[in-house]
Amino acid sequence: MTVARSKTYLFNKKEVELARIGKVLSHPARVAILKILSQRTECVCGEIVEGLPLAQATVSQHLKELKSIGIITGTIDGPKSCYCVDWKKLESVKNSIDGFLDEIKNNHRECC
Amino acid sequence: MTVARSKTYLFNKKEVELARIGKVLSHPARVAILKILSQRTECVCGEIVEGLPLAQATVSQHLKELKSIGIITGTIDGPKSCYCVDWKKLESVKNSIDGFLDEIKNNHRECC
DNA sequence: GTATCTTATCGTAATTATACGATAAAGGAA
DNA sequence: TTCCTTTATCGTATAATTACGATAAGATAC
Repeated sequence: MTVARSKTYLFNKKEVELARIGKVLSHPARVAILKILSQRTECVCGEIVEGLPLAQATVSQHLKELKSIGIITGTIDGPKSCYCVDWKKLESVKNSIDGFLDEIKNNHRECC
Repeated sequence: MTVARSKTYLFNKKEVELARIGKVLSHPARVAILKILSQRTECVCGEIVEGLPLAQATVSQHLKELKSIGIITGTIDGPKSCYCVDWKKLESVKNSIDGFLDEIKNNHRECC
């Protein structure tokens, strides 16, 4: 009968890229993780878990999502894992979002 | 056994708000719709459907998502529906995103 | 060696999102 | 009136996300 196959491949690169960014930011835990990381010099995984109302396995999954677009990095430090914001990538993410929204805004016209 | 109940209520208002915005922008079709609307003075639903590789019912669903955060408006115009970008809301959405990212950036410090 | 600590991954359950056909509702045209 | 157009919603199938316990793997301590 009906399917629900993703049609992402039918959209252009810019739209897909922006949607990807949106998706990573689409969960409060991931937003919270970014904030926590920005407030600490020490970014040990365990501390992130402590700062969130979620199980360790769940937090680990969210960290993986954030890493998938490069907005944070994770390095192994002995038995621990140290996570940090990738400032350069964060800037480019911001530019992608702003670039799109500004492009939209430039077309501003009254309607209906 | 294990559950998967949403824990959104355990996060603060700002985090939830930003995640909500991210979610609405997290599908290429919705990004594309915003772009299409910004390029037209006529915003009739049927034209949006024509511009997308998706069925009418699916597009209608995406339009509903965009309306849910007020970033577009939909008004009935005879048998047709006219959709438009809400520029004021778009601006406030941009401010929410930028505000968060700038707050993060202000904490910039080296780590690990 | 063993024990402990830390974190990634696996397995799995529940939830939510995506997609479309079918249909309903409402307006306009004949 | 009847027919056609347009779009929202319903029903439903599939897919993806979210969440957590359990476990594995790697490092350190003993």
